Amino acid sequence: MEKGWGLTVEKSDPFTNKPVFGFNLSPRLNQSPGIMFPVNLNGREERVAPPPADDKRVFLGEVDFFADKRRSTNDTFVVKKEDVEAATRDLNVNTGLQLLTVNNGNDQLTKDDGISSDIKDKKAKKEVTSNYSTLQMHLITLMQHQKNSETESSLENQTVDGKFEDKNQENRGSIVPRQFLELAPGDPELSHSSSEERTISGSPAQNKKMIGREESPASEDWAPNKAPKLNPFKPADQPTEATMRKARVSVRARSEAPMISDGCQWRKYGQKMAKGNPCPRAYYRCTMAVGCPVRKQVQRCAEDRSILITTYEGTHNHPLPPAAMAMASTTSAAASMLLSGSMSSADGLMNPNFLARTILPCSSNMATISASAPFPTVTLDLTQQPNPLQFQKPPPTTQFQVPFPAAPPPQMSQVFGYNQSKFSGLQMSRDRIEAASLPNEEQQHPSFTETLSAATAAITADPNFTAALAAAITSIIGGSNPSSGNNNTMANNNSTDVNTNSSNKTSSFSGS
DNA sequence: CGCTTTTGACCTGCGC
DNA sequence: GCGCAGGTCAAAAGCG
Ligand SMILES: [Zn+2]
Repeated sequence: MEKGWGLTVEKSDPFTNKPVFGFNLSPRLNQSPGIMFPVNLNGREERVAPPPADDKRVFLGEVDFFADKRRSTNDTFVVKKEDVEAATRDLNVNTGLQLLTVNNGNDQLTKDDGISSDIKDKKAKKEVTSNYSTLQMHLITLMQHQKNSETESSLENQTVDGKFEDKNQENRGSIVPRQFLELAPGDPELSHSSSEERTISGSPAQNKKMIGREESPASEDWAPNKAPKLNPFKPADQPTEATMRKARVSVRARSEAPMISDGCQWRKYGQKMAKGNPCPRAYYRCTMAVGCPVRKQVQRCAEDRSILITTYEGTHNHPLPPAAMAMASTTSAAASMLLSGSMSSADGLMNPNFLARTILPCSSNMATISASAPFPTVTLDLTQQPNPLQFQKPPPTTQFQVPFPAAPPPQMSQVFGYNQSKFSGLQMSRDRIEAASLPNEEQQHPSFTETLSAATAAITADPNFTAALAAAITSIIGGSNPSSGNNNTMANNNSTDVNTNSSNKTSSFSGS
């Protein structure tokens, strides 16, 4: 196996010019250009033709932190708190971005790093988001920004020689996502005891030491959404939190099948007729692990029955098969986007600035972030045909549509053998990208960034849709990018413009 | 037999 | 308080 591309982003101290902080973005081997890789679609494995060999796009996969102080043991980087803080501050100043540090159980920050202890208290916890997707998103944004304001190149490439061993990958899968749910929106101080006891069922203090991680993987009680009788989840005085509690990701896709296969196992637990839609809505719950809190709703679009709307909620508490990773990541990413510490509420996302910075000139697939919905919802619309009509003025609603940013797109790559092109491609100039020896090839844990893949994978099950999607993606990603590419290119600054699509606004889920 | 689906009852929040 | 709507429960039925 050859090597893939890797990217190291390093932040130098403006004064000393010494690198003080950085990230290693290691692409997944199977998503590296030039490598044929297997894709598992609904059980049958297929090999996807590799992109052009000269494709140097970088797939932003795993993110590892390091600092100059890193005394690399084989598998651990030690990051000094000061470094992180300084770098973060600096980046923040230069880019306006809030950089979130990560403690994900991968390049574990060790006990003496100062951070882990910091994480212990709630305040810090709020700032420390352990969600790769979020980070990645920020990073990408950052890069874009950097590129634009090509100031003192604080970004430099350097070969990645450190190994990021993925020892505890398990963690990343389960722990990470779960956390943000607890970080949730609302008001950090006076954490609501109620929620705590529900999930932790112990004194909050108890697990201080392991705050960065999930205590026991099988937290069995996925408390029902509503927090039924036993535990009045929210103290009436916090209406916002009540409503913002959970983020959702809904995927719209054309499919004749009653349900897209997303790699997970689901058990139907209910079905209702939803108002305003002749088609019933089915409720499913993930059964891949006992306590998995993830649920999804499946419903056909009222306007166009051929469109299947699948809405995910929650984060899996267990490792996922590759095919399922994507979707899980999507939801995770979405949730984190909405709930992450950096922006404590959906408002954060609604912030034009943020959006502007986040937008990437890509894809016709749009992520719709809806604030009007009862739950913060990110809608990924995969139904669009690559037609020119898609660019229209956005609806007047409180929705912003953004070309899928960081998190999601990767998926496509997984399925189609492309890298998430869009990003890398445009955001970073070649020189910033450097080949790096791939640490471990084939980490079985797809990076968190692989988001949509499940969606895609799933959707791909449907031949019809497959064709459509393939076409769409081709037009988007296709090296010779066509239509979508160009107009976006610029459009991306004002994201809110770019947008979308036809027939059905997201009405079904956003509004009433 | 173990699992999933079906389906009506039940719960909860919300607006009137 | 009442009724609606979204969501969940759980017993019974269905299935391999
Ligand atoms: Zn699950």
